Amino acid sequence: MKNFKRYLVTSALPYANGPIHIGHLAGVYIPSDIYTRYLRMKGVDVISVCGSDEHGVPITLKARKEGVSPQEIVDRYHTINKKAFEDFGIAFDIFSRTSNKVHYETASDFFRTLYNKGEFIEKSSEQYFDEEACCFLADRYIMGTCPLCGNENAYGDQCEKCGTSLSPNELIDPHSTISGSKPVLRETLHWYLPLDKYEPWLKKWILEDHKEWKVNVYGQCKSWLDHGLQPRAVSRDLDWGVPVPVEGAKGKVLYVWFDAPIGYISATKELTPDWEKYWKDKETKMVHFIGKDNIVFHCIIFPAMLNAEGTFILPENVPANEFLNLENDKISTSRNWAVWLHEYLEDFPGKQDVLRYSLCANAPETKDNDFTWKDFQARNNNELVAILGNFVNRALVLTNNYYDGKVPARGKTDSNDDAVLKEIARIRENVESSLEAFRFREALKEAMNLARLGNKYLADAEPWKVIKTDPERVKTIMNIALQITANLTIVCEPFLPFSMEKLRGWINFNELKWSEAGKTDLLITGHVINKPGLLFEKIEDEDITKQIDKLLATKKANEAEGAKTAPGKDVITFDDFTKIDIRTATILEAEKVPKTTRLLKLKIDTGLDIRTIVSGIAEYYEPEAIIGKQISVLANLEPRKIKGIESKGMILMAEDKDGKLVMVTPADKVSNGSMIK
RNA sequence: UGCGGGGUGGAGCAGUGGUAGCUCGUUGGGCUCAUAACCCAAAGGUCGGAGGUUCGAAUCCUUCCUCCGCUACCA
Repeated sequence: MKNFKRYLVTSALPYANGPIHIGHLAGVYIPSDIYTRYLRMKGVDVISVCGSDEHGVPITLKARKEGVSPQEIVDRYHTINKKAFEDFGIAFDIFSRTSNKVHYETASDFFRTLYNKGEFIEKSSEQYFDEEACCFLADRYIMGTCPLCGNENAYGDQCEKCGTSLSPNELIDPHSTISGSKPVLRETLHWYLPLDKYEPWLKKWILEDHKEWKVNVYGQCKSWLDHGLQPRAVSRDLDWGVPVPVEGAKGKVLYVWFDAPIGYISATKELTPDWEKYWKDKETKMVHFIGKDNIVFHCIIFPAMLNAEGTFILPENVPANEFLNLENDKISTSRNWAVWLHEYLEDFPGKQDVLRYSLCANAPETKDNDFTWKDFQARNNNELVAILGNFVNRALVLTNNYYDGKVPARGKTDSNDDAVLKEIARIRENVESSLEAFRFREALKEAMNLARLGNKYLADAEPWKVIKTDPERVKTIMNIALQITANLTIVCEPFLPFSMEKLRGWINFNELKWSEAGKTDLLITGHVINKPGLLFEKIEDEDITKQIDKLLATKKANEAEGAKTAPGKDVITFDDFTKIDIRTATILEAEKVPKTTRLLKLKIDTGLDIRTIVSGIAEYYEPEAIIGKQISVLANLEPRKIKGIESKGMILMAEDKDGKLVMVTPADKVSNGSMIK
């Protein structure tokens, strides 16, 4: 393995439209913090950079909704998150932000360099524009009625009800989610990064030179590369962000994914005038800690940008984690389904390490994992308290009782003693190799094994019995137990920094060097220790119940929100109504549209004609069961092609609160083509 | 839809061809220095389903089911 002179650790920039939650922590910030603390203890040159990602449309929307400026929104969350990280012991060397001056300059420079080198393609295209809000609309911000299933809340890119992907011009009655007005097409100019140009280079760099990356990361990259890369726009029409620094680019800003990773560079710049050695020296090892949603940006797009610029180094590894669920449900900022860090810190003061521990022990390293409060409690009570806290307490209490707090001399050791002493060194190596491979769960387990070893050693050696028959022997036993304790303060430090600081205070030991770990003479004979307190305390059921109740309340509130009857629509004239041709029809044939889950192809008799309609109802109706059924049809709806089939009209369905679709059938049989009015 | 990653005893995970393992929980026993903590032992799994390759499959192949993510101006 190559030896690096220094390390640059980056952690995904949290988006400043909400507070930090446990998903962020387990996926990104705890692993990066453990890694950084470990490297610092090794005495290597390492810096850890992070900051708020403060641009992009969602922030402008949130600002508009609250009637404040985007700056106010990002100021709010930047402040909350910066403080929460600090209080939680995530030890960034700098937590910067992308709305500051250094970043504007850095990002502009970066863009200009690529621009001057001719790395961009300039292209104009037609996009939807919201005339009321005066901005262009991403597909996601256009809503309308799905031509397929009639869902009125279909997005411009996809209908989430029937799962079909759409383009905005397919929507019936499209409107902007920002102002509600009808969007119009308008010509706009943008700059594109031709990713396809870097494809051969990326293929070699990732697929050949970085086979050691985690399978989820490597797999995702391979998939993208195998499909072929396309040029990607790097600018947007928006008034919030870093302005595109070229002539004639008024009203255009750098698109956030271009802007945000440069934030790592500007944060480093802000931290040290020496920033270039971290970014441009081949002997620096750069590691990006991110969540799985960010893989392509950090493995393909950002490296392509760096490569195009030409003077920067590339990441050596991108240890992306999967996602953490909360009590069996996806964590969601908008649904308030999360454990927020700033709230946890208030609810569980002084218990940073408990959350650090349970999130690391259950980190979603290879697949999505679930966080439950019961598990959190069990990890604390059965592991931190019972194994680690208890061992430390036993060792220190016995030493205080027998030797008045002075470390006794180690005499002749027996074979069991020797085995234990040897094991201490082995555990250090295990922790180390796991950390180097970004296997943090495993590393933590190994560190805890040292406390397990201590408990077993005491149980086997039984000093409380031996003291009555062979007091000399007990000195050796306790000496060894104390060496284990001292070792714990080192190997557990990256994971449990608050508790280990306490413990170091109790044993008057401050050698925080990784190189000391594994040694069996860390505490010399006669060294004085203090009276210990409790390293961890039990968490009672009521504390857990309180948290679970909080989540249940959220769930209830969300359900109430979802169960609301859709609001009434604007008044229309009778004329408007007469334009609509709704009539009864009978289903003659029904079959599933191949390779879809929700679509049925129906042949119906409308009285006027026999026609084909594609409808997104396959989840609720079996094809065989509905043949012969009488239904209501919107007959004069403009025809549309769906999955290559021309669909003429729409089957009317009543949508229940839970999204279930039910056919609207006449109470008595009527002839086909009867008008519904 | 396509692609990527998952589906292993009650829970969380490891294990990529050769007798199915770890942590927690459960049950029984031991110990009493310790926050009823600790130590020992046991029970508990046809490794998502089906088919195949092999002397032998959790591990390789085919297929299906299922969860999560991405699918390119949703950060």
